[in-house]
Amino acid sequence: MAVELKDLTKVEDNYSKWYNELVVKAGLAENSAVRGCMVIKPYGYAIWEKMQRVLDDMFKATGHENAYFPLFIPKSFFSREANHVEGFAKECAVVTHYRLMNDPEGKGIVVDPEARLEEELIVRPTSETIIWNTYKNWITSYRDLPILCNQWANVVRWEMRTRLFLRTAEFLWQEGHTAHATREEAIAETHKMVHVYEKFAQEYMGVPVVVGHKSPNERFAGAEDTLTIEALMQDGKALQSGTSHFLGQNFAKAFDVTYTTKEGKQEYVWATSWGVSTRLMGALIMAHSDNNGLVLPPKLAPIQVAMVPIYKGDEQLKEMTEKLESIAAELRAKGISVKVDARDNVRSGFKFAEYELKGVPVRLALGPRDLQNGTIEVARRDTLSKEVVSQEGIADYIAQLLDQIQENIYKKALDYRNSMITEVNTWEEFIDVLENKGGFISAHWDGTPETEVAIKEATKATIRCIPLDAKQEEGKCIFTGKPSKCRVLFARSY
RNA sequence: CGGGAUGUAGCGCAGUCCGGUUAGCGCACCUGCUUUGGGAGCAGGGGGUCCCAGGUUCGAAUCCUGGUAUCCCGACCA
Repeated sequence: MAVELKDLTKVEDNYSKWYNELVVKAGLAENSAVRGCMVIKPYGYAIWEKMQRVLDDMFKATGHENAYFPLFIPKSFFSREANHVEGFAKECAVVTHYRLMNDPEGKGIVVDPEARLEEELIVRPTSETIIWNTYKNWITSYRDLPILCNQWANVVRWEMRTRLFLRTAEFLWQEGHTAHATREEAIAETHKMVHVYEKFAQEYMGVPVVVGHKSPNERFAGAEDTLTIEALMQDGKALQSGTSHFLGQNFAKAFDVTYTTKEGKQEYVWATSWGVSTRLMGALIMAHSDNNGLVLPPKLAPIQVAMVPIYKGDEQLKEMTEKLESIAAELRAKGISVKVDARDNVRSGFKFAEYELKGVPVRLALGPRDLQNGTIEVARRDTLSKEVVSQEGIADYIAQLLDQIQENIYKKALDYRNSMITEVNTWEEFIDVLENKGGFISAHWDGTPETEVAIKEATKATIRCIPLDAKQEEGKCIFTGKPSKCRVLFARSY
């Protein structure tokens, strides 16, 4: 396997090509034979599974339960909420038939024209409609509320242009759908969940994010407010990494979901939905990777420690492997996931390169010299540094090191991200930063959709969010000069 | 859906302009020997509907027509 990654510094203007190559070569995923869809390979899926497990625990800890709803949505459900249809209509896969037959002209298999569905089914691009159609039956009284459900599922959006993990036609995600008695409670839920995402991104993925409101233009189709976590990739482009929507009573009204209050009155239910997807994998990869490959945070790495024996001949291989296995057992006892790589068909240098490509946080190498001295070589993926340490107390040492690496990866990303938030006050500065530096641009905006559209048309930059902790100050819109009360974050994005 | 490009071995490509033995190279794969503290070397070997369908020709990967798929740039979007 001659895995040669192109030099990142030389492909700055084509970061996405580099990214694509990395995803494929590190064995995470590849394009499939089906248009716009991807195959997630075992190594990539193992990372996703870790993410799932952590998120699922966080959802449960905040009172949510998992459920599952149908993949197919009758077209009529879909069209009940006007903004929702408008937002998704252009990217839906539609099932029109339910049977195939042999081609009468002998040209293989064709769709049986007799088997046309009375009503077409939409492959869910998101599940609000089918879920609210179901919730209608679940909710009659204030005693039935709140409903706090989450679904792990796949969804399909027929995007014109796709990109591994970032925008595939089919993707895996979780979508939370909650129903509440009051507006305040629903809004509180929206905020609670965006902070769950924030915590996950920062503490587990090691990816710093800005939490804020979407501008009306960027809002979810059918939402009254959308909260987002926005991450910054190493090429200076932003990535929307998770969203939490306050849906108001839009879906309750569209599906006629009401409940009886304590006082005996009929009221519409208040709704939220929130989701993160396999796009987080893209964020993870683009936030940390370097020219040697992936850099995975220990908390999400499928293999946290890779062990490589250095040896000559079968005799030594056996000796080294035995020693490594005993060290591995100590590490596993501490809950560390370890792989002892005793393959004798590739050389150790090859293994080193391979584990670097795959982003394994710590690599241990043990050779005859170490065996004699009671030492072992410890290599860190994040800093690419190596040191020889005593085998004594190695398990504690590694456990600590993993924590340090987790922290260091986050800190590095945070320092970079912070250095890439630039305040500007004039249109000239805005253009200059956008063209020459990238990243987030903190600027005043007059608050109108028209201005945002005009800026987007002129520069491809959009408002990524109005940060929750946005600086409140009087200023003038960089584009129109009209008064503004706070700064918002602009960026070019994926 | 507009503009551009590309389909040749598992992957990456040359050959196509200017038709001509048995379609070639690198990596990967298989066998053997030697190597082994950072991606091994040598020798031998296996693997191809040259995207598909027509057409031109004594002869097509190469020329013509029509399809189709993928990628890039836009528009769209998480």
